[in-house]
Amino acid sequence: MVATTPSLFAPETEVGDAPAAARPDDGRVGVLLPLPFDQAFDYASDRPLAPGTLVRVTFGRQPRVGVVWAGRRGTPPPAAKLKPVDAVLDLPPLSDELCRLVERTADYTLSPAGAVLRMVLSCPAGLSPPPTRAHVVRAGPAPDRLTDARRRVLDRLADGLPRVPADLAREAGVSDGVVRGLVDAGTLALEDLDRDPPLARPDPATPGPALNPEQHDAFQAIARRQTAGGFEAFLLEGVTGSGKTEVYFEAIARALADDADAQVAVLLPEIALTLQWLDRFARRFGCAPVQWHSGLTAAARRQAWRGVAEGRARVVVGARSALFLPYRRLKLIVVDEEHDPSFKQEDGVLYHARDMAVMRASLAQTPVILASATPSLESRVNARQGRYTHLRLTERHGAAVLPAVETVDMRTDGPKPGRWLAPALVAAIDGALDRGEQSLLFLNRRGYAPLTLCRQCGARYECPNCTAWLVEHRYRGRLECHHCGHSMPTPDRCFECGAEGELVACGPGVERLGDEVAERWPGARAVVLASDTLTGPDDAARVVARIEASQVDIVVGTQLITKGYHFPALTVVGVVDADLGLKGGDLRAAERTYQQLVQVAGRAGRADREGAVYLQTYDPAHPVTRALITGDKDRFMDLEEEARARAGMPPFGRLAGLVVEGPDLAGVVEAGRLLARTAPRVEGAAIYGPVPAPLARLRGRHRHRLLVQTGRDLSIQRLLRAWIEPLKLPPKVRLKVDIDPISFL
DNA sequence: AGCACGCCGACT
DNA sequence: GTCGGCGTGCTC
Repeated sequence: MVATTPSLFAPETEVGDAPAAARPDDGRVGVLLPLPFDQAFDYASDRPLAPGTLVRVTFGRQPRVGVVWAGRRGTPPPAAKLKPVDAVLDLPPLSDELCRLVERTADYTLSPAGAVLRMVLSCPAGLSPPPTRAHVVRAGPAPDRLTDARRRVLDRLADGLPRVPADLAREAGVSDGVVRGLVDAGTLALEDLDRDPPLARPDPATPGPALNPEQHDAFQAIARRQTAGGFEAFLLEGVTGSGKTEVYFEAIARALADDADAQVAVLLPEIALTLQWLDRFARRFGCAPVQWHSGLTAAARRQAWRGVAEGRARVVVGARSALFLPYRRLKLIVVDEEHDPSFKQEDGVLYHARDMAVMRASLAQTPVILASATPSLESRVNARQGRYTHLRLTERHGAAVLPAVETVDMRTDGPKPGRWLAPALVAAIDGALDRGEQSLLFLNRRGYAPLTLCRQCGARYECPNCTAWLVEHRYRGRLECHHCGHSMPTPDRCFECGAEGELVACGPGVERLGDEVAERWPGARAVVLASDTLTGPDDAARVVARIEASQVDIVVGTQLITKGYHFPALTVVGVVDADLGLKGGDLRAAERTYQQLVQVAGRAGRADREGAVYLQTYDPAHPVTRALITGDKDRFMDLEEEARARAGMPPFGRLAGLVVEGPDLAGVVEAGRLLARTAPRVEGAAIYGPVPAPLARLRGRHRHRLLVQTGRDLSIQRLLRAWIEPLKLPPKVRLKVDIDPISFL
């Protein structure tokens, strides 16, 4: 057990006990609550409380934690209605920068400020003082009867670190009776101290790897801003293996070295936060960073949140929600894989963590680094227009060269029906097996088959709650909906006509590819990697370790394998369905597919061996495929950019998606008509729809969509607020507004 | 978000 | 006669 410091802040105080203080604002304070209200509520306080102060109040009959808020006060209620602030929390106030971020995010996303605040106060357990445990400390002179056992106990405690009695007895090699005896004698005492061990402090002093000239220049540009202070956004663009991570690690080290209290936030797409990344961090900084993601245990979550709030957590790495943690002294934000669509939150407050990260950095007056091998079109445009500083890394580390990319025309050179791997790809895998190298097959589709139908009557298995087919998962023997979680055992007779043994699986998923691999290469060691074939992070780490140790010959996986890993012996990559991502048809389909394929291709030939990538496609002439073959990224993105500019699409125009949803179709249709009828007729704004959403039913609710498009010079939020706020929707119909939509389902 | 209040249908 | 459905309104 490690010694813990006493709380840095005064214990929770009853406000009533405080000495009578000046009463600015008539003894009231505004308190914003983590509930879906946009306004602060007034509470009585007999001492002034600074904005950002965390307080306990009673709201309705519920005890709540809220934040003293300067703005968003409605018409003041009569003093008689006020309840008192019950207590002030034992935590430092939220920074002004964070309070402003909450307001800006609320305004930008058209969400209530309280809903955004809820993301900040996302850890109820972290708000209370941490649990304590009795620790033994030295309290008085040595006892008269100093036995050998007693001496050993006192020797252990000579370092002054408090210990839990059982640990102390074990360390001293005595029974706990001896410790108890010393407590009774008054030599030792028991004291309740924090149960949580202190957070490790990353050491910026250990020198990092030598940077090549490009990396050095990129780091210097960031370091100049760190020295000068203030906000600057950097777009750090570098091909896979060019060492972006080392560059931002140097910037992190600089931030920590310059300021003993500095905090750094690193945002990664959830599935890119791997053991490999954490290992790299630990090698550079001598300890693990504080992690923040959905998979944390309650205790780890509480320790992380409180550590951030008290300023003890130095470097936090996490998924998008780590952006809204209550850092006290944020000095640098890093968004790695900045192009990744998973930075967009798709429920609750619909924010884009990359964009809000830039906003937070500008409010906190700190640098922000957006890193990617395939920057988003938005960031490219921001860089070219001078809002971001563009830093480029073009050299690949060591001898590694970018892999050769070939297409396989599935119309002429495809496999036999019922098979999914074309002869050219099979031959390449044969070659890799002969040379003792690894192959990877990428198919972004979980399960065995995406559709099951009856050969006899044509009936298809559809989700009862959603407009979607049930996906067969053969390992589990079930049909599952990937949208709502509905699941049933795979039946052996048709639900429609009762025919037995007539159900056929249509199309491939990764499980089915795994079967084909096992059939073709019975001697090869293969593994299927998808979010549902792994039991958890530990399982993932085990599988990855086996792949790294060349105990696997063929890896079959979903997009899980495209992020955060690199496998040194991998030389052949097969993209089983390169057209898959293009089918959605939304405005980013080509860009997203391109980025994903570049990421997959980047897995090949990382060490000293040259790699080859095979793209199986029915449309070899598609610009995405062509760009991959020629490797001319800039030209492809330039064309995308031109097309978006012509169509007035983001980032050259602004978009908002409106979804009306409800349990019955009639209400939803009516709501859609109401929106269309009341739509503002404004120069420079266009409104499309309503139409049934691609996912016309989701979790049993009907959904219709509208799309609002405006020019860049128009406030789309202002237009939407004026339109929507006065509307009275039919009962049970909800309207969701998505500013800058990424998903169009 | 919760919770109370209130107004209409099927039950001990 | 009451229990209970959820529509409406309020919470400082």
